[in-house]
Amino acid sequence: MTNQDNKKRILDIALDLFSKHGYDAVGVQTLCEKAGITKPTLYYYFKSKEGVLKELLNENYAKLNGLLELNSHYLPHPKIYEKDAIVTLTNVAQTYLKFAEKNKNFYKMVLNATFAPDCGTLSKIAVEFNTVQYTILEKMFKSMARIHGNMKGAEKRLAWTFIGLVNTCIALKTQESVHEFVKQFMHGIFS
Amino acid sequence: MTNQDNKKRILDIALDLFSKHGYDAVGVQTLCEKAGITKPTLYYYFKSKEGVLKELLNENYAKLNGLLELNSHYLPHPKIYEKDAIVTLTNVAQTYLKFAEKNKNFYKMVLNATFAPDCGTLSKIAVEFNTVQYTILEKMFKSMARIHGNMKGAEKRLAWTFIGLVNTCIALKTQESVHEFVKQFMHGIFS
DNA sequence: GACATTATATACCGTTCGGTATATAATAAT
DNA sequence: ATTATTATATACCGAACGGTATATAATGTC
Repeated sequence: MTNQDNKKRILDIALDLFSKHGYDAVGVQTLCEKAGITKPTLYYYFKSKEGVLKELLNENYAKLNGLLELNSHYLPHPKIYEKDAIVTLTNVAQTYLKFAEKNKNFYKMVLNATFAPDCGTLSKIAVEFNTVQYTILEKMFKSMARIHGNMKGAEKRLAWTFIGLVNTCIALKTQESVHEFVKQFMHGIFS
Repeated sequence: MTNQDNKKRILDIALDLFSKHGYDAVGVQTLCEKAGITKPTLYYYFKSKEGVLKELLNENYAKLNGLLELNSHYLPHPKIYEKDAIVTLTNVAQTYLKFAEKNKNFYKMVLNATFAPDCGTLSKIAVEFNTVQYTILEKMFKSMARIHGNMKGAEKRLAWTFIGLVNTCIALKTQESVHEFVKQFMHGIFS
């Protein structure tokens, strides 16, 4: 038989509802009705409501963190010192923005999860995925600090403020280009 | 009789539980047990569970936004051009940090609310309060842009990225001083 | 002391919660 | 054709949900 259509639909609807109303606010019953199935069907594919959330996050975070891993490699270019960093940073920022654009509902959940209550279900599952992201970015800034000595020691702050900036950029949905944000990040508010 | 002790206690416990587990994840029953009262007592002081949340947010956001209103006045000082802005910004950043330190649980809710699902209860109540904050900061940057012309047109971006930076600073709880963050905001990552 | 008001508890409401025991279709393998 | 496996539904579980009808203390007012 191998009809995975229903499983796929459950995940799709769950992403939509969880991102709009929050994980706790969505009941299994509602989820099933919107997906056009009954509860036993859901519990056939997932072992619990939390299982649905876990698979949802696993699937999508894998995509995002995979893209980041690919696009965060810093290549030092001593001849254009102070200009090689902005290339990498813009690249990473654009990776985020494109992904967020293509996966709006999921990225809403990412942002939500980042600032969710510590003891909440969402937070507990998402923490490790978000940690991976910070690790990737910190690694990138550590590479940069080897060339740009004035960054040394500030890698953690840079990773955090950079992702903060990117998320602000995503939340704002402004007309301004990513480049304006990255420029501000690199050269300050008088740039 | 006028015993407002229980009302106060309900609000205190609610802040603690909501910030730790999330509004939806906390039942009225649990809330009452932890507060050492029964449900009718809660419903004597508040008309609903949502009413508790509303009063909680009203009370605390009023404090925060009041402090911001007081501490965000930019005084141009042409003689030390490019140095008067950092004073105001550091002042605002420190206002946030002190408040967040003194009201840890509430500020957790602020951060949570900022990125909460649009259709969620928390988001719907908190939006207007957060809008007030952005308005205050935007006004501040507009004052600055009158003196520092290169800021003109970027006020909105500046307000958002600044509050983003402050929240990152709060979330990080780093050893580094606020000043490092504000310096980075002003002069970029090579500063 | 009588009476209204304030503040609290017992016991309960219907509804929804996450989850399941059981039955039955539909397909795949033999 | 028979049997195992996959995929679905009906009907139900006890517990928790948000909220309330009703009774009763405690206090302030006259």
